[in-house]
Amino acid sequence: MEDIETKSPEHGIQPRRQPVQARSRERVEKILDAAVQLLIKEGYDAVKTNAIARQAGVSIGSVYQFFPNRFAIFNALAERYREKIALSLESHLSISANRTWEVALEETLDAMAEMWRTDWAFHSVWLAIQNTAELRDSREQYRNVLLRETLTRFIRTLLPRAPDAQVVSIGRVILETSNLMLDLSMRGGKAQDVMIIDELRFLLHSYLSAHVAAHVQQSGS
Amino acid sequence: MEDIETKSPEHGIQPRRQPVQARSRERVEKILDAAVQLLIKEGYDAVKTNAIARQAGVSIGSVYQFFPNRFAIFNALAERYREKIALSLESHLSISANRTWEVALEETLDAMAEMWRTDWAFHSVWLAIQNTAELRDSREQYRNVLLRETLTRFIRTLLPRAPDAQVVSIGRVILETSNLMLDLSMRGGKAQDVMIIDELRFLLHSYLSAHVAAHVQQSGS
Amino acid sequence: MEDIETKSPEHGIQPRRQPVQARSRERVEKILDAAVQLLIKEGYDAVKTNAIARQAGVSIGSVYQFFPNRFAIFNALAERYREKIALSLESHLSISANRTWEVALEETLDAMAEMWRTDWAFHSVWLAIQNTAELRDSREQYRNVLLRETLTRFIRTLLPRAPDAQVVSIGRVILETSNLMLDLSMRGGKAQDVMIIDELRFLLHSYLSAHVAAHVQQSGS
Amino acid sequence: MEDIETKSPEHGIQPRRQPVQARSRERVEKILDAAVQLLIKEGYDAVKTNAIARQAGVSIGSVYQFFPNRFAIFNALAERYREKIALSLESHLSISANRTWEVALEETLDAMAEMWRTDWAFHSVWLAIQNTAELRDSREQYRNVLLRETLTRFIRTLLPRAPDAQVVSIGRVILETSNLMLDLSMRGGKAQDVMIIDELRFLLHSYLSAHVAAHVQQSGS
DNA sequence: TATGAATGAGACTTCATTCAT
DNA sequence: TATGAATGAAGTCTCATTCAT
Repeated sequence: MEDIETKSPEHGIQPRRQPVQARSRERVEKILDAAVQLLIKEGYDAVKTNAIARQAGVSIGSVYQFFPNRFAIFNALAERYREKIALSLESHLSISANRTWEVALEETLDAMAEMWRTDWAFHSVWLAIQNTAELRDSREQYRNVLLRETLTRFIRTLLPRAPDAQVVSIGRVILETSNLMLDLSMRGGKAQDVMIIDELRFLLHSYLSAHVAAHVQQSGS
Repeated sequence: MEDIETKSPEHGIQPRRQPVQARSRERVEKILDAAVQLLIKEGYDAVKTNAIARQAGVSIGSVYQFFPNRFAIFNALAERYREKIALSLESHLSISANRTWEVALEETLDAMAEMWRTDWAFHSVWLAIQNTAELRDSREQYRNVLLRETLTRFIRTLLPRAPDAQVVSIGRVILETSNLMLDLSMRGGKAQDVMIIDELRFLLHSYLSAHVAAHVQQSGS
Repeated sequence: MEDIETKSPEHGIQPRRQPVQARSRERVEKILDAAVQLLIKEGYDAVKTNAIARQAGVSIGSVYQFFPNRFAIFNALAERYREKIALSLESHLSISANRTWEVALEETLDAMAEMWRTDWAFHSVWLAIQNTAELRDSREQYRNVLLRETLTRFIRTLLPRAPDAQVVSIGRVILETSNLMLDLSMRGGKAQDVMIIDELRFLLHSYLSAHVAAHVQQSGS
Repeated sequence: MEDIETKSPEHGIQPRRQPVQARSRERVEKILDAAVQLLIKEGYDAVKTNAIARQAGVSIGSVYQFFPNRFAIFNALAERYREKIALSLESHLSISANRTWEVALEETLDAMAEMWRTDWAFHSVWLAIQNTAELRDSREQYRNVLLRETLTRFIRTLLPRAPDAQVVSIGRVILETSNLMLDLSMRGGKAQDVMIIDELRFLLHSYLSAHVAAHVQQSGS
């Protein structure tokens, strides 16, 4: 039982073949772009393999040359953006002598909000991925990577003596909450959306402050 | 554009007619129960209209007598639980002379965690609804009701002089965050799940505390 | 390895649902007739599910209501004729006081030749079944039934003291040889075809005679 | 009508061009070997043109350089073995002063059984060819050649005064029966398989003996 | 001549929904 | 009102063959 998943894609969601030649890479790009176009213009359910091929001006056979199924395309789309996010996080979330965690957090959230707000394609893709049951594992895995490689390091700096498990939980909370609220911030009107982001800032700030305070107190005693 | 929705259910997702006779009401219950059974036993994608009818021991025609389409069934399922939640919130989230907001919040979260943890059917249905794009509007609408009728009242008590819009935003944050993390708390192992709930408590508590503090300070000055 | 089979039909080749109502039975007949028509008029590879549905004036959905896949249709076609053959064999292959085995054999072969010669549809279907790898098991099973239930009894009468295994082998030889040569007898011109049947008669007669002679001699000694 | 064939290969099934250069001949061999490998290791349906090319370490384009289509490859495979069989028949089926027809027949059958039993590749190919509707004509033609060039000569020696047509029919019976039962002898268990071959021997021997006897009697009168 | 990426017709199958009985 | 057989649009994916490089 455990979850909702079904029709396990028979071939997994990994690309079938990495395009090596320039022309192939171009082709793959065309396919992915077409998928995004469709997603934006016609919605999630319009993103069918044949439609993608048509939109990309490519034969359906070509699509299947690179992707074993629909979901692999979504996944590739996801990767496109995941990298962007990971890099952004990596660069903004660092703490140093003349950079407090408050500043780091603030800047990170600004960067994220920027991505969410300015790149409509990104936002569409993101929601679609969220909505695709077949990508759940892939999603989960990605988050775990982000968690392990970036977030825990950040939190560990703030709470040097906290148990590992707690650091992970806190990271998870921050990650999921941010993701959720960034999505949320795209649904209401302009004014409300800005507010949501403000609240997110406030939320994370108070949450971490409280943890830091508790940590100091507990350690000091 | 706005979102991912597609195939907007031609007939909406409201029941076709309220079953008035006892026998009809029974029938509807059987259908909904069948849907839940399938959801639990065989997963989201096994919940097909014909399968529901079979499982319910009812003809497919009868199903369409009461529900205009698949999604209306999911929606009815949602309603079943929404009511339960609304009542629980209503009763726990009240503040009085001998009941601080901290206690109210604590108890509310306990009650929610209890529901999520003990009622597996509830959890399955909840996830399914989350996963059904066609129910997005319905979902949104429900949350707005909860927000308006229960949460804002609670927050207003804490922050008597905050602008309305902010009260709504805060309510929204609490609502979504709780929902998210309760879901999240069903995915990992037992130990991790408890931790997530603890973090949720801590998160909301620090968030509200900070708001209260800021409010007092700002108002007092 | 072992054989040639592949793409194991995911649902087996048994009918999905036995048509109970008269109208359904009619429908199934229409589908099977359509398949035969196509087979005769356009050849084996033209017998696609959609083509059958079209030819039968029935929706493709109806076809899949009764048959899980292409091969189940072929199989149903096979059953149609298998019964006919089994009955014919049963009735002609009996030996009694005033009916020698030679007469029984002669009449059986006449009956078979008649079927092969007069029913062109039968012949087409028979060849098609022979050509369908997915039906190999079904074919084999059917032959074993014929063998066990009819042929061995016949041979046992002729060779009362032969070991079981040999009786089976002889039966098999007769079965397969007859089948083969009946098919063969449809390929050349009219004159040659009659001759082939004559040779089949002669072949089986001398084969069995020799076995009988050897048996008597061996037992008598 | 006549048969089941469909999609008549647009280009026939003859090789596109005879490889003259050594390198080309090598290439063709590699392709054919690859086809056999696939047939044996993965079964009939795995023998797809691209798979063959891959297995042969040759581009798909090269395959089409030599063979106009899939079936031409199977046909070439058939030729490989047909030659072998023809030679074997030719050498074993000769009658001379100190070599009765009984001995010749016996030895021929032994040789054939040996081929079928020891060369698994041969057996696979043989079955595949049997299963490929598109090769029916080619198959038929080959058999006619065998019949005309080898078998009728053998039978003519036994039945000097039989009409031509009958000699052909008898030859045909022997050819087809042998082929069938050799195939049959690869399907059951070891013990049963040997028995089938024994029965084949007995069958052909009694068949020909009876013909010889009838011939002598008829001619002598 | 060799290559192999690209093509695309078309096969099979599902399942939400309708409607005659 | 209940039934459930019938519908058919639509989707995914394969693989023999071509053809530009």
